[in-house]
Amino acid sequence: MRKNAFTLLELTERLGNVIRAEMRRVGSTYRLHPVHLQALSYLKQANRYSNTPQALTEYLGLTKGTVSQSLLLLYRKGLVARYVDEADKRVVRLKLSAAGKRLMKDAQLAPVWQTAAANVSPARVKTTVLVLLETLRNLQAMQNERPFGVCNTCVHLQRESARIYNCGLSGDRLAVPETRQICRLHTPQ
Amino acid sequence: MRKNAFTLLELTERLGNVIRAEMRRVGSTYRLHPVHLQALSYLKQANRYSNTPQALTEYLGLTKGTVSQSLLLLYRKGLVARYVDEADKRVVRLKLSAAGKRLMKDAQLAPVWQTAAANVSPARVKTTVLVLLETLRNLQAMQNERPFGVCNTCVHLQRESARIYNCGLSGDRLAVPETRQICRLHTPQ
DNA sequence: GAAAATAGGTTTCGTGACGATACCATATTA
DNA sequence: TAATATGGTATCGTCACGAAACCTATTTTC
Repeated sequence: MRKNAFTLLELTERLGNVIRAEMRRVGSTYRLHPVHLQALSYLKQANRYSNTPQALTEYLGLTKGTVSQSLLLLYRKGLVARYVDEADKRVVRLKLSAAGKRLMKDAQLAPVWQTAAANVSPARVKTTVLVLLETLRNLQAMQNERPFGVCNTCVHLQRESARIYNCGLSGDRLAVPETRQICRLHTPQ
Repeated sequence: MRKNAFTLLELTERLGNVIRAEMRRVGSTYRLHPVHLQALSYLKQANRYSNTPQALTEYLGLTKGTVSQSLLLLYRKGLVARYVDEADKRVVRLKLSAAGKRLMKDAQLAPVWQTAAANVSPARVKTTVLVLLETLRNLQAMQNERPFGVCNTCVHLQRESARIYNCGLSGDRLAVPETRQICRLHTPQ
């Protein structure tokens, strides 16, 4: 298995490079770096417990000072809105602005990727997704990183009724669309 | 398939981030950035047609000026040796120095990765590798990038006898170890 | 309930990646 | 022999990135 595991690492590295190169290409139109696109993409999906500089810092695996700078840039470009949390005034809440949302619609990477994977059978794609997911979760656990997933697949999500969900951790009620967002407190089932 | 293809992209992105974070951690010991480790890793494997700044530039998907600077840094740190090609004096040939080879042995990422993928069945890993490889090849073809593979899997490799191989493209004879190296002229079978 | 500790963010500083452009030397073509 | 192409380097401006200092709001401690 040594051989295969090594190839898996190399392939992911290689694909990561190709994705970064593509991000650079797409981002250059807006004078944005790959990390900026990743930040915008994250903020687009982050739920109410996860729309802060701190959460983004954990997600990207960088230091808070670095992320603070990148967020400042995105703010100056009018792509991100920021406001102080009422309950805890140390906390900053982040949101995509209208311009930010528009940019995320225009600067999609997904189409290229879909074309590339178009001829692979659904069953094989599914296997691939599961293997990568398991590897990712293991890596994150080994490095004490948060897994970052959607509420849908979280142990803390409780279904009250057809359209009413609860987060068992915070005790908050969640709307249906919220259960599809990314949470930094995610705990896989 | 849209859903799955999207998840595949996200997972690869995410894994790419984790790998980069790990590279940053490993590299910080030597004051090296992820891109430096990637360059060293590439040079360790590159064959005689591919051990040049130009090839590395294509491999990393960056501009030649940028790569030239990174190579200068690696040279100054004594990790890379460089000499002018005799046949074509414009060309620079690159090689890991003894210190460079030593560093690559110490700064392995593979062990962590192997642990993470340890519990996945060989068959599933194989499927994953094949799917990722196909996706990578398609992406590269779509963006007119070179595939960069080992001679073993190249259409140009001809087997003369048990231990004698030929590259049909250059006409050169290849030693057995060379057939396991990475080539920028690689054409998948 | 004041002092100490902690936590979320920002600021500042130094290094160097990165793209763009200009530039240089060697090869190739006209 | 001149024009052009090719592999690499040098230079410049922007800004990612980590480290460390700093600020403010909250929590803990005694």
